[in-house]
Order: sequence, then C-alpha cells, then structure tokens
Amino acid sequence: MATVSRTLAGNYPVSTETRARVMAAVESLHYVVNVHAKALSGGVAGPVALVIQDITGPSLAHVAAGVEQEATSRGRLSLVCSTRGDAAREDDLIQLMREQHAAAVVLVGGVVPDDAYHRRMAEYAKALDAAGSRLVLVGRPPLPAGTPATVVEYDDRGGAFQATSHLLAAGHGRILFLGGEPGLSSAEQRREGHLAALRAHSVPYEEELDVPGSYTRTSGYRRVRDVLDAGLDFTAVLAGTDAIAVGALAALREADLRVPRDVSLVGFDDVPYATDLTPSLTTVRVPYEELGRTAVRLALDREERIGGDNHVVLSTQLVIRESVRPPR
Amino acid sequence: MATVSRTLAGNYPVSTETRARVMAAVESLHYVVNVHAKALSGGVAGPVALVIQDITGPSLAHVAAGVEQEATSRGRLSLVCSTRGDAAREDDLIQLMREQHAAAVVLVGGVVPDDAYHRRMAEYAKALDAAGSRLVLVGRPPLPAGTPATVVEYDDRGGAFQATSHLLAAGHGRILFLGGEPGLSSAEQRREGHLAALRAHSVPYEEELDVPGSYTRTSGYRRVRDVLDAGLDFTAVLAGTDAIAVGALAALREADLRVPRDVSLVGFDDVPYATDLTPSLTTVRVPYEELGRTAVRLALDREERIGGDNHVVLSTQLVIRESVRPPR
DNA sequence: CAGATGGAAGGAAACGTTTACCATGCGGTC
DNA sequence: GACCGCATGGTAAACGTTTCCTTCCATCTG
Repeated sequence: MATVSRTLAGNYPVSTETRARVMAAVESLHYVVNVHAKALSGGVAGPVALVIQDITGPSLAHVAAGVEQEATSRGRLSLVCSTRGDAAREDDLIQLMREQHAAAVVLVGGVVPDDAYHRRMAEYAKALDAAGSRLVLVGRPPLPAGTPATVVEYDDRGGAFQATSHLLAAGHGRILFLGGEPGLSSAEQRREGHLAALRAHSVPYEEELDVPGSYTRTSGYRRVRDVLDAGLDFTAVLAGTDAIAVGALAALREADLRVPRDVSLVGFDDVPYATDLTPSLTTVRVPYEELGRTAVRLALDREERIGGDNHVVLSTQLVIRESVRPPR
Repeated sequence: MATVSRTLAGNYPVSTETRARVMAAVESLHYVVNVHAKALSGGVAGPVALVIQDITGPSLAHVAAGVEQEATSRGRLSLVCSTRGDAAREDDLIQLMREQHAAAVVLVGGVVPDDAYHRRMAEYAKALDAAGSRLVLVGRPPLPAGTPATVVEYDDRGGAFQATSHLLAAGHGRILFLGGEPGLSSAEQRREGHLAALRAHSVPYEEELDVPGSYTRTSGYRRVRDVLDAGLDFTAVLAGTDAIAVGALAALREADLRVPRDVSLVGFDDVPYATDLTPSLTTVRVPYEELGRTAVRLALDREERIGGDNHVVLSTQLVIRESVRPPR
C-alpha cells in the first residue's frame, strides 16, 4: 500500500523495477485513487463553490467563467449551484458547502441589503469561517467591519455617473431613468450615480423621469410604453441594465421613435449582444469575468498566506457606440 | 459516536433527551459532518460533472442550467469544468472525475468525429464505466453500439430542413448557406438538412452558394462581405448559427441591403436575444436546457435502476419571426 | 419471580488513503 | 571486520463517518 501511494505521488524514492510493477498493476486493475480517502488523510484542496441565482443570464455566466478559470488555474474544482432567489436554499447550500470543505463560497447577484439580509450574511460568514472556508460576496454591499468575509464590488455609482454625464454632455436635459427595484443595492447605487451627475451639471431632478421597475426586458418595454402613453417628454433614456434597454428599444420602435435620431439610449452591463443591436448600444461595461476571477483569487490567497485584501472595488467604464446622439 | 451519527441521520430510535444533548453539542461545537468520511463509509451520492468548452456562450449556458437543475433536483452537486477545446485537458478531467466518483460526466459541444475522436470517446466511456460512472455525450454523434455511453442529440438535420423549406416556400430560389467547419458533426448535419430540402423542392444545388466557415459572428460577417464583393446573387441567407446570422446581418446592413426587404435571413439556435435583433430573427430553436436535463436524467435513471434509453434525439423547431419575407 | 421482549446506547470494524516510523540489506569507511 | 548511512520497502496509526453486533436496562408475560 505504502509503495503504491509513494509511487503515484512520486515524493519518495522507489526503484525503477518496483515502479514498473506498480504501474502495470494500476493499468491492469484500472486503479484510481479515491478522493474521499485522500481527503480524509489530508491531501486534498477543497473546491470553490459558486452560488448564483441563474447561470443563464449573460453577465452571470461571465462571472461563472471567471470563477471557473481562476479555480482550475489553482487546481480547484468548481461547484455551481443556483438558488432561483430562494433564501432557504441559500441556507442549505452554505451548510452543504461546509460539509464539502469548500475553500471559498462565492455569492453573486443583486440583493436588498436590509437587516434580515445582513444577519443572514453575518451568520454565513461566521459559519464558513469556522469551517475553514471563506464567504465571498460579489456585486453586493460590504458587511460590517470584522465580519470574516471578502467583498468584490464594482463601481455602479461611477458607471451611472459616466453614463448620465455622457448624455448631458450631448445636450440631453430630460433623461428618462429606468432604474431597478427600490432597495436593490446595485439599483440604488446606479440611481445615486445618475443623480450625482445631474447635480454636477446643475440639471434639476424631476420625479416623473425617475421610473423604478425590475431588471428585465419586459419591465423596460412596459415602462417606456407607459410613459409614452402618458405623454411624458424626454429625449434620452438611461436604462438600469441592458435588458431594460432592449425592452425600451422595442417600445420606442413600436412608437415610431428612432434611436438615436429621436431618442438616445444608454444601457448598463455591456452584454455580448449589445454591439449587435440596432443601433449598437452605448452602455457601461461591468468587468464580470474579472469579478469572478478576483473573488477566487482573494479568497484563496488569504487561505494560502495570511493577509491580502478583503474588499475590492473594480471600476466600470462607459463604452460608446451608436445609440447616443445630440437631441434634435 | 454512533449515537451522534444516528441522531443526525434520524434513521434509528434515539431518546428525546439524548437527541437534545446531541443537538446542543452540535450547536455549540459548530459541528458539521465531513462528506469525505461519509462518502468513504458509503453514504454519499456522487456529483454530476459538466465538461464544456466555454460556459459563456448563451446556448451552452442553457445546457449548464439544465444539468444543474436536474442534478440538484436529484440531490447531486454539479461540477463545471471548461476545456477551452483542449483534448489533453479533457483527458485529465475524465481521470479527475473518476477519482471524484462522479455519477455522470456530461460532455457538450461540437466535435469533428474522426477516428482519433472515436477512440478517445470509447476509452473515456470504458474508463468511466469501470469506475461506476457514466459518460454522456450531448449534441455529439453516437458511438458504436456496445460502448457504455449515453447520447443525447437534437435534430440538426430536421431543423435545417425546416428552415430551408420555409425559405423555399417563401419563394427564395437562391439561398446562401453559411455552414460551419467541414467535418464538424452538427455542421454536416445542418448542411445535409439544407441539401435535402433543396432536393425535396427540386431546387438545384449550387456550389457557390455553399460557403463553409466557423460558427462565429466574425466569420458570418466576413463571408457575407466576401460574397457581396464577389457579386454573388442571392435573396436569402441560411446561417449555421445565430452568431453567424448576426455577423451576416451586420455585413448586409453595411452593404445597404435591408433585411428582410432585400434579403431574408434565418439563423440556428434561437439564442435569447434573437428576438431583440432588428429585424427579430427567424431561427431554429434548439432545446438546450432540455438537453442538459435529459442528459442527467438518463444517466442517473440508469444508475438507480437498470435500463432506460441510451440514445435520445430531441426535436428542433423553426421559430418564425420577422427576418423572412418573399423576394421582391 | 424467572425469563422473554424490546428500546436505547456503546464498541468496534470497515471504508481507502497518507505518512511517521521501523526493518532490511548493501556499499563504503576507518 | 565492525559500524554507519543510505536506498528501499513494510507496518500501522490516523483521518471521520456508518453500521453491525453487543450490551444494558426496564418492562412485560406466564
């Protein structure tokens, strides 16, 4: 037994002849080591777990790709689990990941950071920490100092600020803001950036131009149709996500408004097909893949040595395409 | 030890008082069972592994979602690994999954089914089978009878047949076919379906209208630009994938050809944003999520009882939108 | 009241590795 | 010629569960 183990591990002198015999036996018996036994006796690095609402969304898929990439490059496996937004399932998954001895558990996706949420996260963080794992929050607000968790954010506020500034610089005074759900952290941040840009350019805020809703195509479509029906006056739209922008585009087109001739449009996320829309969409790029990679990197670095950052904010960037033009 | 195990498993009578004491200890010690030890003594169902080229593509992400969904609904974890098309990495992953005691290994993605490929797959199938696992091929051609593998295909040929028939029925006689790489199994099938439809309608095949290339947006763009430069005459385009269709659309637009007024266009895959293009894209829907679910279902059913299918072909369906119109 | 019955708890083996420690044999050194 | 050190191989403990088999004790049963 010992000799086989050492032959396969290659960390101990084994004579050429013995090695050959071992290999022959391995071959003929189709022998493979048993990870569980190996893990029990302590020689296996735990996997990285990604907990996500729905892997199907283009931006989340990129986060997943980043996580997988960084994990494999460090010799870890990636577990992917979806919650479909169910908090109870999230609880179960945290427990499951403690059992699995996951090296890191990466939670992704928008969230309403109320008290219940913070309590839940603090509990997750402590539970995972006690099990030698690490909670990583991606695209979610940071937890109170002292909580054993790592947070990787991106600059929602700055992105929205850039987007609105771009529209204002083009001469648009009445910008329809199609935000996200009130309370949702990223939606609030994006809205703040938008408002800050208005203030910076001394453009008064008008409540009727600030229309919240969900981050979906349908919601974007409905909201634009409704404001058009109501006869609202605007020359540009800042959509809280590219999905919303796509819905808005459809509604504008139905109303015979051409983008960007009649109405300018800016999205948020830079999904891959943004460039294939007509017109191609000016939008804010979020470094999703980089978010995933960073999440894993920070968590594992901290495991291997002590130290490293626990909170990082990645920057976003306005990508200028064809959907913005000065108002007529 | 025994009592704790039984208390937590709940499969043996334990007095209320003892149960309470155990639970209190579990609580105060933050105890969690160790999966590896549990697995060693035989009480753990192996995970399902998904091996994919790149999880970022919209269609493959849906396969992943299907796999994850079916796996969790059966109490299994999902491991996701990407190969970036590297055969050596695929070899390593098969070995890794044997070690992990994966219940099933799902391989997805187009492939050139040459001899080397068949040898490789046969070897994978046998290696996994010997380890009590199951190889599942999704969207790939079946292996020789007797190989211990499960295959879940979809009807490439039928989809292409429908697409071409639709164009022919609309009156298009000269259809530009932007296929995939020669040899790639799905590309060959789609091409066959296209040719069969031409034959069925007694439309002669013309080689100049049959332009192979890769399954990418760029390739679609290039090919259309090239044939337009060469002055080729055609009134409709059948693209081998939606990505190609999007590239074609861009090239047509650059040449001031309007879709569908001047040229009709049909894609393949039905990616989520197909409906958001201008015009919305008529395309062939491939049931990607269903493919993933079926793959897992077949593999696990076979594990749990004996029997069940080893080869399934899911049907595809033409989705009619706005990108096809009779020629002028 | 002796023996049977049954519920609850504990002891110990087994799962398949890794590795610290020990045993053996061999060549070389003083 | 005894001793040492090195290369190699073997033994057994440890990892943390589950579960079979015992044991213990209390309650029935005749």
